[in-house]
Amino acid sequence: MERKEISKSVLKRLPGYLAYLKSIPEGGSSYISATTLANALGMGEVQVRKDLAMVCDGGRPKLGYPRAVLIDDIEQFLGYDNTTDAVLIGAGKLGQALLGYGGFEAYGLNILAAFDVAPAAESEGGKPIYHISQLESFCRTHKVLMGIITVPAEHAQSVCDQLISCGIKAIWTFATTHLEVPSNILVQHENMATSLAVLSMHLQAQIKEKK
Amino acid sequence: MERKEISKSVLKRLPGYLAYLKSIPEGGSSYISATTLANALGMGEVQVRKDLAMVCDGGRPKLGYPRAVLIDDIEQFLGYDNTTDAVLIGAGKLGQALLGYGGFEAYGLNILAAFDVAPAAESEGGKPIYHISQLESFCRTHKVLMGIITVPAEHAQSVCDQLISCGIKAIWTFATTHLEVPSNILVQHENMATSLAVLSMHLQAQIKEKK
DNA sequence: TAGATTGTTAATCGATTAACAATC
DNA sequence: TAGATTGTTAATCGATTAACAATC
Repeated sequence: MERKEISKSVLKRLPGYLAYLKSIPEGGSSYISATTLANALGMGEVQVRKDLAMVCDGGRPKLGYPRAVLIDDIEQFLGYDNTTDAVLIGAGKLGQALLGYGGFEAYGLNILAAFDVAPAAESEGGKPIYHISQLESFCRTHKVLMGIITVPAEHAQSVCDQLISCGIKAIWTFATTHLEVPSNILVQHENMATSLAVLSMHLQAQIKEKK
Repeated sequence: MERKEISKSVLKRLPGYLAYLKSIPEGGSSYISATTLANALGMGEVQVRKDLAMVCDGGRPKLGYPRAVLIDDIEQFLGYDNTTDAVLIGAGKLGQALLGYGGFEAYGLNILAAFDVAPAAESEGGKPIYHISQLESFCRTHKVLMGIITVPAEHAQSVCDQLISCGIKAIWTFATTHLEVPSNILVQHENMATSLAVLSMHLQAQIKEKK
């Protein structure tokens, strides 16, 4: 499968397909059609077909796509097959929850260790928590490319700068603040505030309707 | 300010403006221009201006928008001024982290209690954890409209159905599975897999470039 | 063969950006 | 007044959807 330029919107839908494909119990047909997928996920079938065309080569008319191959293709496309090492900065509540989560391995993410200014907390789920001063040497020795920021907003930018100076190329941040980075660094903002805004909006509309 | 129909894309940017506006130290000018905001957040100034036009009435040429008023308008628009009560289902690691987080109050979200099939864990941050069997009566007495799902994917749909039958109108889910709901219920999927896909993609591209 | 399904090309839709007029 | 800034109208861009041809 030759690799096409893929848009972010398509990329964001792929994990959904993957999760659904994996959730199908073994034993049924080994093929799945775009129509079936679309109905199950409440999407348009043309969209599903176009998305799949980006990552796998050809389904078969009348049958659909071979499920196992499709799973492999999406996983490979998303890079879930080769693990990415990451460090996490900020061993507060959220940080420790992510550190101990363990479910990220399925997405090819391996959090090696956490760092904090006051690493009082013990290791969480077998993962060590170090003092922030050890960050650079750790990142260099382990050639870490990804950093996860779970510190309070006011420290996020400085942590971000540190990570970049340690050679990190991609940052996943949970801090509710904008981060300024060079153009070759990717920042992915896990924005809970955004989700809450959407929910809050819906509830307001619901309440207003009732009146 | 008369309320216009607002698109989801605009809605999602509002919390960003708000966070930035609040982060500005007191004492400077009490006005802020769309240009300043745009530069600070790395966005286009026209977009900022158009977004702000949706939630507040008129800035002043040459000056910009009065900061305090703008903050109030956005908060009111997003419904951060009147608190939404919520219940959380699934008191695992992530669930407990969210329960104990405490930062959600700023977004008008108040998690009243958590529910679990095995509520062995003690109350987290002063919030009680009950057995799932008490969910319905709790929701009815407290007139809860929002539910947060942090159970494993395989139980998410059944929890979702329960929530809806308890009168919940908006669902915030962290489970990596599609939820089937009636059209008047809003599901907001906090999709970590999506974020990871974007990050993973960027790293793959970086690595390939290096070769 | 007929029909379900894929894949492609064209049309539509929405959101962003550009150009410009209005204002203090 | 001149210039920074707002707000609006038009143009562009990208993504989604619709229509249709190809295939097993």
